[in-house]
Amino acid sequence: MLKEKIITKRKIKLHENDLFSPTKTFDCGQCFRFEEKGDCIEGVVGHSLLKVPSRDMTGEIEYFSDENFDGFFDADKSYFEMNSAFLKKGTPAVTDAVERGFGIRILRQNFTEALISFIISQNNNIPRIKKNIAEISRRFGERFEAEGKEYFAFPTPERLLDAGQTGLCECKLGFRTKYILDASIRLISGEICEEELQSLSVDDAREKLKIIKGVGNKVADCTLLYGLGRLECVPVDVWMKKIFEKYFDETPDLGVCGGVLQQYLFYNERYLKEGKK
DNA sequence: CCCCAGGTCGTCA
DNA sequence: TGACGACATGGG
Repeated sequence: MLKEKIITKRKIKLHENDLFSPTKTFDCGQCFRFEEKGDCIEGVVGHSLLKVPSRDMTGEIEYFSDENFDGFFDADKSYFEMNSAFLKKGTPAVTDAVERGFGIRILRQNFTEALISFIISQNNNIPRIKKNIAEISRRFGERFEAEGKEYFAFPTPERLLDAGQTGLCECKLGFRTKYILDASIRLISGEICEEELQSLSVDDAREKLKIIKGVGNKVADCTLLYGLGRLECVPVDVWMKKIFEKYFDETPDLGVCGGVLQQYLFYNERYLKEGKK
């Protein structure tokens, strides 16, 4: 029997002066399951549809869902205060990035979904990453309905392992298939466990995640930052390498909330390149 | 047919 | 340690 899902309008208070920009937040490369639909951005989180009006919001976040997602938006942190700390670093590159990126929030995503998604992201481009993730969800995720349409949760490790080589290869995951299976096995056995990782230092947690085949520093740091809320993690990909070379004399230490600043720098650089809003 | 994409692995000095 | 090609797939 299906439980009726009632989509209701919800609001979360942010710190005074805090800004939330849905367009920036959902298009800055941290998540892959959200799309603009009319005047909202919508996507699946857990087993729910989440809709957010596209307009920027100050002091609060308004969204539509059958579930409470206050934690997802990282609402209790003051990004305004973080930005003040970043601006004290004073370099022009940091100032530009903070001004351009203000409104981005690091989403507190599901751990398994973040891990598998960023395994898929390696040597891949964003449109295709989104396609791959949509396809494994459609084929192996739990189906649910919202507002008369069907949606799919992100698949569990059990379902991914069931899918096997054959099922996953049909999703055009290529060489990443074996990595996803390895991750699934270690998640199911408990060798890799969210609670344990949370109790470890970032360095120990990173090394633990790197036990998984196909997980190196970058995927591990993305998992820690987006899937475990470790804001001090700074994933360094080809973009960040270029940014460091272009704007800094030596590899900078971005500080305790370096992951946020990294996101601003990444967003700003993509903005400059693609000339998008 | 080339190159590249939010990397990582295996191999060889 | 560090350099270097391979890896699946699809778009430009």
